[in-house]
Amino acid sequence: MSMDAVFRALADPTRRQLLDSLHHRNGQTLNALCERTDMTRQAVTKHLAILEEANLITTVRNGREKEHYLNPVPINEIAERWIGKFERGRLTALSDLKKRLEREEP
Amino acid sequence: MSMDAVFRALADPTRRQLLDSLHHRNGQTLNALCERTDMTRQAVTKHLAILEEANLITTVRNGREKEHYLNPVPINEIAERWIGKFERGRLTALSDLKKRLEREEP
DNA sequence: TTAATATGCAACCAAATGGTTGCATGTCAA
DNA sequence: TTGACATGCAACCATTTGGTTGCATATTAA
Repeated sequence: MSMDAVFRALADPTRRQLLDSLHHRNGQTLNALCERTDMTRQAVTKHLAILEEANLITTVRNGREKEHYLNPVPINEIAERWIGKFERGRLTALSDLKKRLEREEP
Repeated sequence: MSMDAVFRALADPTRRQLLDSLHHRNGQTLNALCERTDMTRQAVTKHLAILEEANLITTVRNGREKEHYLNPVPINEIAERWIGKFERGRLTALSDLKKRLEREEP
């Protein structure tokens, strides 16, 4: 559950699209997720493994099928612990930059 | 200002550390940023270029120095447009999973 | 003017990444 | 039981990535 794994998992557009797909319909199987993409099943498997390692999805084995469920907790943690910090500094950072630019171009 | 560039820029721990450093002290020069790391100046230059392309930092040339300023706007956009979507679904997703698990293990 | 300083550019390299193909395993249904 | 279906595993490949070294350019200060 390292934050780095979450960031790296989110870096790939295909993986974000997989999360989107699960957000649209939770609990999809591997084959169902493959139908919404143009790559091979094995490629999707690898992406899902990375998402699962980052704890962004949880899987439930159901017979010969494997269902994939979104886990929004890591995204929430990033939002709170990391993004919040930069959002808080937003106004001051912008005003700093403005002041600096004004000083540079008098 | 594509969202993909922002996600990819945030994927690297060194680049997040650079953002942290700028969050701690805004407007640092390349050399100042280099002092807080163990890699070469050229490596840091590359990371800064990626951050700048993602619009996460803005630079101001000041003589022979170049100052780097945090731009929290893209992070804020990701938080609002992308993360918010998944946070909203948090409770329902978790309850979905719980129901599913209960069904699987009666 | 000259030397030191701050940054820029380009070639190069090893390792990670995203993808493929081929085959194996396990489960359901006829 | 047997065939079809869903997933798993492993080897392999091209490209991207993160890093280096070496040299070039521009600005400040003595």
